[in-house]
Amino acid sequence: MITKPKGTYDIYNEDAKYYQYINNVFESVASLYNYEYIRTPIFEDTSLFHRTVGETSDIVSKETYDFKDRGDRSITLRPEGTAGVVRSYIENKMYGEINQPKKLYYSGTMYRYERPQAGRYRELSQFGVEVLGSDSPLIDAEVISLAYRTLETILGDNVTVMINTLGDSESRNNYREALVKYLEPHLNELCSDCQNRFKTNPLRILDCKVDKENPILKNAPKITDYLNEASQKRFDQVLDYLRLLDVDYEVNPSIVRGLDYYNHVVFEFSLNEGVNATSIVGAGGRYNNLVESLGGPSTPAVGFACGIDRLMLILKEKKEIDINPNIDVYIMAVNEEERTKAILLAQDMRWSDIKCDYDTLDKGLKAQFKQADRLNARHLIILNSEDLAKGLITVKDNLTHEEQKIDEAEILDYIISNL
RNA sequence: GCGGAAUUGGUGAAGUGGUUAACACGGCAGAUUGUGGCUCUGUUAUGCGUGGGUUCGACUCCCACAUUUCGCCCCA
Repeated sequence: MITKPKGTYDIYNEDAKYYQYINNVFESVASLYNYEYIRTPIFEDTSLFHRTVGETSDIVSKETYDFKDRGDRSITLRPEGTAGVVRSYIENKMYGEINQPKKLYYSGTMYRYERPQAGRYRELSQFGVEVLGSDSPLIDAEVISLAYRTLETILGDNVTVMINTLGDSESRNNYREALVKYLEPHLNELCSDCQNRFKTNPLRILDCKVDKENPILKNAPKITDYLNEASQKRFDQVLDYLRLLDVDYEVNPSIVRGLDYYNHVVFEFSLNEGVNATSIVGAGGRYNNLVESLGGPSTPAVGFACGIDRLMLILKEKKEIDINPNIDVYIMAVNEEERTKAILLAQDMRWSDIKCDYDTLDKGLKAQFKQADRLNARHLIILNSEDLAKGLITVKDNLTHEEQKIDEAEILDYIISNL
């Protein structure tokens, strides 16, 4: 038997309902905020991701799906959504369009060559937005509140925005220097992972789980001490707007995110009641330098992405949406004449917005009744050759258990008025 | 990439180196000769993740691999 590739899974039955529910909520919220749908390729030129993410990180060195196509082109399956959207923005010269800023949303699958765990797959689904062309704190607040309201709708009042600022490039670089200088003499007092991080990404040491209680980290210099006035002011403004919009947030200086292209506001969406160790369901931030570094005009931008797979797991535990099957009408027919009538009747009903079904497995009448129960059919239509000859159709209301014969011409009206 | 655990029918699962793999749910058929949801009866894995090995004999022991899962790394 051929089995699914490692780290993938099939979405069907109840999972499909959860998946569609999450996507529907997000799409309708994004639309209300006047964001437009964008779909970019699932695979892109390898260098797109290498340039956005940085050559040295683990992400590029071992966590992407890279391959050569038949034309010997170097291709990478997208590991995240931002790079493709930014590439499209530049390539299609969206910065020249009349409507600015460009407010875009997407939803789709991403690919990461990781060791799978619960809620963490090699093929994963994310939804997210990117806003290009505005540096305003208004947009920062809008993006955060859009995500927050979406998650609130899906998960209930269980989400907090963990937020921090990295300041502008000047602030960030000053802070980084100060942090490195402070940590260097204490290096051997940190865990071995942190000693590696010191070389690759010192800011991430602040986010270490092992050294969380270490006084060395607790006394480390804070980004807030290195923000220049303009950076501090715009961060305060974002927070003001969030309060105004009633978004539940918490400033957390250890939020630094992995990538270099972030500046100013960065944030994560965290569950108040953790389901397991991984309580972060989404993240994002401002990336004012990315468009330019990919060859576009200098363009400020901000965005977020949320992991749908993890949301599905949480929703399933809470069992908040109705996943029981149900149909309006189940049509029963046994002989050839009745079955022919059944498919015609079904077509008429379906195109009158009546959800209906009938047996196609040549089952007996008893089995058809059982099937109708399984499907939670509201009405049963029991076709009968004798009645058909008189132009009558037997309908049984499955709530009242009343059965009656209706004139064939009135059957649609009867069903519609009794749903 | 590193370490731990798991893998028995459609589902939930018991099980022992010895010959026919419990039990339950579900499915199918019948009792009820074309009106179900209750009840009763019958039936439902030539096979115990895959491939090797040990043995007179393995689902049961050993090895490898695959997948799942928990943690580390990483998290765009």
